[in-house]
This record gives sequence, structure tokens and C-alpha cells, in this order.
Amino acid sequence: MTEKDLRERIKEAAVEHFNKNGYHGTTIRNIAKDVNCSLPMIYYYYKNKKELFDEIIKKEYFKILKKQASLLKIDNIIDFYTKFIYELNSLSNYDKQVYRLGIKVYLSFDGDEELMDHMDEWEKSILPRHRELLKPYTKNVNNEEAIVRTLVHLLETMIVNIVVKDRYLPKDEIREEISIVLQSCADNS
Amino acid sequence: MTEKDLRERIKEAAVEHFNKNGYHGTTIRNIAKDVNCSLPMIYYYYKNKKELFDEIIKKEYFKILKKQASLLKIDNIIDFYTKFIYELNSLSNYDKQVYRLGIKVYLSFDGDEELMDHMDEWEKSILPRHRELLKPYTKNVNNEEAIVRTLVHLLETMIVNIVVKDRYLPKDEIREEISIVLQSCADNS
DNA sequence: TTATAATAATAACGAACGTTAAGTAAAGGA
DNA sequence: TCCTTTACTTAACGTTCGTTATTATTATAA
Repeated sequence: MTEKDLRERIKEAAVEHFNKNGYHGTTIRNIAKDVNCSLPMIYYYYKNKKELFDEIIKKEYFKILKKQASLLKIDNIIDFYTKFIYELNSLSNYDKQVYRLGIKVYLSFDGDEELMDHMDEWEKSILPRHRELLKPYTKNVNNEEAIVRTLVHLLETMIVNIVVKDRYLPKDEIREEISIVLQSCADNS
Repeated sequence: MTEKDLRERIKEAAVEHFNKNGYHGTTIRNIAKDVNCSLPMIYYYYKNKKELFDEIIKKEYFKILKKQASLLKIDNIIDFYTKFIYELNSLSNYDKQVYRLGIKVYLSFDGDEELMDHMDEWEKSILPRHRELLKPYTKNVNNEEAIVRTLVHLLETMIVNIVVKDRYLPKDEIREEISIVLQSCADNS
């Protein structure tokens, strides 16, 4: 009911609606009804519908990505990646929905080109980051690049399964799959 | 201009619009403008917007999936999966867009629950089908299930890359990644 | 030729959309 | 006390949406 409160509640309801019905399927009226406020209050806190959507992607989504990326404490590389994926399972419902929305924009299923460009920047940093992480373990291997690519591809699918399809992935299944890809260099760890 | 023609042209324009703007972002008026016909002509051939969308998914999308699935002519398993993915690159533009739309529904990014259920049926058949395909090659291996799962996950990402993100995946990159996952049982081939 | 069916367009319907103008209620500082 | 700012509502705006009633044109078959 008080100041900051309502603004936040609007954003949370917006995430839910954008998630369920997409940008065009979401109406300001439905959001207002959900948070039990009048329609113009949304325009009181956000310039318009697009700004509300953009704030969710640009602030909330990237906040989650960066938090995930800062989890770096590696001893065993397979443990690390297993944990990296497994912890997505226990993301809060809100974070999961924001993540889902972000993936939707990333796959150009929603949002606009400007947001897409924003994401491309991030994506370009993914492969090099994992290559760096894996460097100590791939130095005795001749297909380093392919292994990094395969791993990143595998991680992507698991992320989609957990976040987008909202499935629970057991820790040992995650570990098994990562091990299969990294088995050729895991001996060096 | 003649009978069957217009109906088909409407569907093709619809695929493009649903793809670009989602179900709610697509308007009958825009489709009509694209095919250069009057607005009610779309209602002449399709009951309403939803039926137009449903026909694309239920008929066109599954047609593509089934065509893909019938490609079974295996001698070498890695060759087979490489070809299976590689040929997605040369899908026609229309087929690619339909495929993309289907994935969108499959990820519950568009469409409704009824369509989702339709897809779940199909998805349940995927893992067993690949397990069957791989059976001759995994009999001397103790983690058969994990390998099948990993492979299917990897295939999914590659499909998304080609069809959804519209990227070209070179044949040798595809083969490399599949080989990494299947290396433990490829010796038996 | 005439009747019938298929293919098309014009114009409009009510409903819902994003957005805003105008005003109210409460709170805080001068 | 009065004034300004903040938080909020009612009511409406212009537009666009999905959809349809009505009518015109063309093709086919009798």
C-alpha cells in the first residue's frame, strides 16, 4: 500500500503476465486488477508498457545472470558445473519467471530488437568465459574448442529445461551428463 | 488468385506474422494486407484467428517433425545424427518458420494448453525412440540412459540454434559435438 | 439463358486496448 | 494556517482489435 511497495508489486505482477501471455497478450488492466490498484497508477510509476517490460529485462534479468556468473569457486570442474546448474532448481519463483522472460527475449520470441542487441553482448562473452574456466582441464586435449562448445550447448538445454519448462533436474542426472561431455579431460583434474 | 491459392497464401503470411509478433501481436488485418486480400476473406477460409494458428501447429508443424523422424537409414550412428541435424540447415524458409512456431508452443511461449498437451504426447516418444536407435551401440556401456539423455539434450540445443536463432551450423561442428557425447560407445559401431 | 454456388469486397459492429486529463485525499514543511 | 508534494481514483479519449452483415462479382451447371 505504501510508496515503494506498490511499484514492486506492479513489477511482480507484470512478470507473471508477460510470462504467461507475452508482451502483446498482457494488458495494463489485468496487471492493475492483480495488484488491486487503479489503472493509471501503473503510469504513475512507469512511463508506459514498454518501459515496464524493459525494466524487467534490463534490470531484473541481468541481475540474475550476473549473480549466477559470480558463483565462481572452482575446485573440481564437474562439481562446479553441476552446482551451477543444480542451483537453478531452487531459484525463487519470481527469479525463475524473470529468467524465463529473458530467455524468451534472447530467442527473439518476445521484446524488440533493441533488447535483443542488449543480449547479444552478453552472449558473446559466454563461450570465452567457459573456455577460460576449462583451460586448466583441456590443455592436454586436441579438441578443446569442440568440448567447450558442446558443454555450453548442454548447459543451455538444461537451463531451458529447469527455467522454461519448469522441470526439476536431479543433481546426479546433471552430473552424469556433464561428466559425459567432460570425460575426456576430467582425468586431468 | 485462384481457389486453393489464396488459402495457402494466407497461411504462409500467418506463419510469418505469428513468428515475428506472437499470437497476440499478430492481427488479421496485417495478414490480409500482406496477401493483398480483403479482411473477411480470412474468415472465409478459416473460422477464426485461433483456428488459423491451430492449423499451422497441428498440421504443418507435425508434418515437418514426422518427415524428419522418418529419415531413418542408419549405418553409422554418428553419421546418422550428424545428418539428422545438418539437414535442418537446408529447411525451406517456410518450414523453418513453422518449426520455430512449434518450438515456441512447445516451450509454452505461445499457443494454449490444448496445443501444449498435443505436443507433450510427441515429446514422450522422443527419448524411447532414441534409446531404441542407440541400443545396438550402448549395450556394452553402463550409463546407457545418461548417454541417451545427454544426446537428446545436445540435439535440442542444436535444433534451437538452427531453427530458432536461425544460425548455420557447419557439418563438422555438429559431428564433433555428437562424437564427444557418443565417444564411449562409438567404438562398438 | 438462367439459376446456383463459390469467391470476393465495403462497411460497420461492439469490445478492448494503451494512454491521459482532471480531480481527490492525505501528509509535511513554511 | 496555507501551500506544495505525493499517492491515488474516476472517467474518458481515440485507436485498433476480432468478427460479421450485407452485397457484389465471377464461375459452373442446368
